Amino acid sequence: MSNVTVADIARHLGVSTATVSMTLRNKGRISEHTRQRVLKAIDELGYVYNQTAANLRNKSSNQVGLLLHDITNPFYAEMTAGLSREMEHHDLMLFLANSEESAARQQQFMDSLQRNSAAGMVICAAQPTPHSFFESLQRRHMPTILVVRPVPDVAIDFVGTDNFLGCQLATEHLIRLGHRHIAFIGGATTSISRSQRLGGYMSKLLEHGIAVKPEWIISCGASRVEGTLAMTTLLDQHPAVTAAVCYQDIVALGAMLALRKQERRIGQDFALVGFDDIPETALVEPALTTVSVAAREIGRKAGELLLERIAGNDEPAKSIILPPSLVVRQSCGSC
Amino acid sequence: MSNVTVADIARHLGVSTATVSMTLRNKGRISEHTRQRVLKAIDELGYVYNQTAANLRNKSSNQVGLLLHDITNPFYAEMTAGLSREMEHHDLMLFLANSEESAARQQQFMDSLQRNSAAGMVICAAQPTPHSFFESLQRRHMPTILVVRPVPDVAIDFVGTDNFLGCQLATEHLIRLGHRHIAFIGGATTSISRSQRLGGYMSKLLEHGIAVKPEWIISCGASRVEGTLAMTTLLDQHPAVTAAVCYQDIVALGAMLALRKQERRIGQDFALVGFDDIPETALVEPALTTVSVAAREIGRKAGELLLERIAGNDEPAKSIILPPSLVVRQSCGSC
DNA sequence: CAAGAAAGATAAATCGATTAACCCGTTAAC
DNA sequence: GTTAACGGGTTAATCGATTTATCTTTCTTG
Repeated sequence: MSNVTVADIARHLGVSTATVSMTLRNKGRISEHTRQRVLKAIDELGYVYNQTAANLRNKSSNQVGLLLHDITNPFYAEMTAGLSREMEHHDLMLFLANSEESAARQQQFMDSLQRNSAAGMVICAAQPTPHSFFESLQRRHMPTILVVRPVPDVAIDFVGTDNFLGCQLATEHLIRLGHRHIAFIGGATTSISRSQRLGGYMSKLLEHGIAVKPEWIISCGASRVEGTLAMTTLLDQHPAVTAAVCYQDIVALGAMLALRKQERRIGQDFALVGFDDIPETALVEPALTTVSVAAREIGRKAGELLLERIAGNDEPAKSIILPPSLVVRQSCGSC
Repeated sequence: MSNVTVADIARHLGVSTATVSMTLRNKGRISEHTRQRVLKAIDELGYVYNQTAANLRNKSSNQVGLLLHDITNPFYAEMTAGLSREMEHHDLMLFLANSEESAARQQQFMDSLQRNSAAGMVICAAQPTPHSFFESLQRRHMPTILVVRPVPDVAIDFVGTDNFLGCQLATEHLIRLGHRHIAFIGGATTSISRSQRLGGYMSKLLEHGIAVKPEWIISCGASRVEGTLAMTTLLDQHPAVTAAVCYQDIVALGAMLALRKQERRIGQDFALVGFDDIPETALVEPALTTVSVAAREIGRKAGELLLERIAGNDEPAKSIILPPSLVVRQSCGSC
């Protein structure tokens, strides 16, 4: 119970607490002899540094928060691993919270972070997040990095991927393979990422003189089931479609089920491209061609940027957009 | 920068800090009139409670740690979500660390938790963890819950699943379907969970008078690739085998690839059972029959138990073993 | 009406580490 | 021989919230 404190060490050696503290932090002037005695005593008495006390005194903190909307999504789990690693390298503790798309839980976590005087945070906001939330973020003096899901009209650092380019790659790939009837499936209509990806898709169609058919653009939630439903609807109503760009791998995986049920051979009768490159895309039959966005790298970069901000870098907010790349597998029959 | 403190509130109202603090904590005797004035001032001045200061004074903490060896494993991501939720309900902050099976990183996190005086922790230890680590855990006065991976000869609370029973269910299922040549694939030979699962497998064979063939028991790491390799080896050397119990879903998914390459139809020529029930098992073709261990529930229970311990419950260490259940899908051809 | 009880509020110590401002010998410099 | 510089330490205030002991008032009650 009764923990050893600097005062205990000091008393034990007959020196002042200042001497002990300065030894600990390598500050001020301490003779080598005293230094050794202090270190020895620390070891012998089993002293454990109390960050809480130090943080209070210094008005500092070694803790940052990570707010996600779904940690069970492999993409975010991967990103979390990247961030976690980066934080560890710098001796920062990482608070985790899973909003599960609830704005209320998100707000609650934010408040907790404030109360615990976190040094900063990384956040991928829940889908129905009021704009006021971001405004209040800016007002608070806590360094914040947005990830993956961009937010418009807000001067906060962002790390994500180039959605537009990613979908251009996917679409271009399908067009090169000869497809002209290409659908776009997935994403919430309110999502910015979706409009960016959709933009990439449409721009490529346009570039190749292919008309954009709004009825071939279907929105749906981020789950396999919804992907299946969306694809079923599409096949029913527009059998002419021969390929689809999916907003997410998860949706693509669901769509595969629908295709199979309708006896459309994926890679032969129908070409499918996903987005995210989550591990299972490599495993399904046929393996899914997808746009890779380096989740771990997003986490790492976000951590790096956050550290800079915590260190005091106050340049204007910037966006770090990591380049996506197309991972060609079998779902388009190209190989 | 300069944050509002209880002293500021007190000064602003011409009362003492004690009054403000007591209002905040609903302690002592404060008149309704004063209470209202304090609350109003708190709101007006934008006061933010400083947990750090309170924790220091109270020698308490509202922070707990979660140490995993692989957050990107869907099973653990799911468990994390369960724990995170439970912690949130009780206003505890969750520190996350990902050891990636490194004992060094694990130790480092432990030390950080101590320095930050965490109230407790949940840990799924890295595979090569020295026994001394657990002994030191016991010496520290920090409530600790082990999850998923059991550790022998250590009096620390544990929450996990019944590995033995789980594999009995899987094996029984295969035997019922008429299989007699059943292999066991996966797991590290040093793993306790594995020996438990293996025990379930062997006990069922024995019960049905089927000889245990050591050469049909193959160990491998927790990845798809290793699963593929293991199954390939097995098929090459022992073509008589018609079914396999896999140590993990991930390994089973890898094994499916090998089966497909060898033109063995899963569910017809070969039956496969996994363990964990991660989301993708429902999606692959054919869907994988597997043992479900309710990852989220393990996280929730671990959180519940941890809270009890933090609250002071000092009963002897106990183990909470959640019952697994068999989720029958198509990979054994039973339906 | 006096004495005791209860209500409402406060002063000051406390948690543990940090650090600015000092202090006191020694030694170097002019 | 006086001053300045410096090495090695110490004192005490500080961070912000909490709480115990204490002090007034005000209210009961015999």
